[in-house]
Amino acid sequence: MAKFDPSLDTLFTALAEPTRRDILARLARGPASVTELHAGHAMALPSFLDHVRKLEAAGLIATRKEGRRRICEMKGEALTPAVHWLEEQRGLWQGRLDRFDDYVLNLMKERDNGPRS
Amino acid sequence: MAKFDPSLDTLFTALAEPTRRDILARLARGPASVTELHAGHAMALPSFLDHVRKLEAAGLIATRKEGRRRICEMKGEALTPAVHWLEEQRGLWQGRLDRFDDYVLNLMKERDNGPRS
DNA sequence: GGATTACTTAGCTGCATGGCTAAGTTTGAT
DNA sequence: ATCAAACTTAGCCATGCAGCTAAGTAATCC
Repeated sequence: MAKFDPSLDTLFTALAEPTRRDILARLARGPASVTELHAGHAMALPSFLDHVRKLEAAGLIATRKEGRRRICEMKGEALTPAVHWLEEQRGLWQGRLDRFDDYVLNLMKERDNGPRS
Repeated sequence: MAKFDPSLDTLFTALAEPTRRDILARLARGPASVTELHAGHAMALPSFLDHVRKLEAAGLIATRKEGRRRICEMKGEALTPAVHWLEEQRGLWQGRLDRFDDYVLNLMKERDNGPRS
């Protein structure tokens, strides 16, 4: 369905950088050009552009050329595989804890009731 | 409150590796020793251990020595900062889309009603 | 048309990461 | 006491990543 879907590797790697997370956080509020995004970052523009490119490669943003400016905007859907994976692991983990709770609860009930036979 | 809380950098970096995600997914089902975790991974044990160590450094797992074995278990809470960050960005992004919807809806209503004055 | 803006390309550097082998060390089994 | 299992340490290597400067190109502005 999606044109391409970058791996969790690519996704998490893209999110592992403060600069890139900043960019994303800014774009969550709305589109911006590269120079606008760059403002406030103490970093040479080419280095900064690399980060933008990596976000694009990860499918987290899309960019288009408008005159001499490159406009970037966020693709929020791209986050879902990451969220899903996280929720899944958390679910399994919680499930285990709950089952452990049940187990302990049963032990306690057994003790209160005393041995039956 | 937490003993230490690793940065989002550390967290997302730890999640950016398939081997490490595998380990985590396995541990979500319950504790295991290093050798148990290692089984099925075509990789030398020392290399594998490095991954375990990185997960531990990220606070995603805890390990303790039991005799000659090292037992690992998942610390599911450690995932929450990552989940929170993701949800926050998604929220902002969705919010923007919704406001845009409202805007379009208003335009349409204006058109249907016709200009008032 | 010439200057300025906004990237873009190219090429370099230092350091971190992910992998390996070989050689310990500690603990458990016999 | 010896042997095997389960790590653990040490040291090496190739690649990738984040940063830089310098120089180029394309669109606007004056």
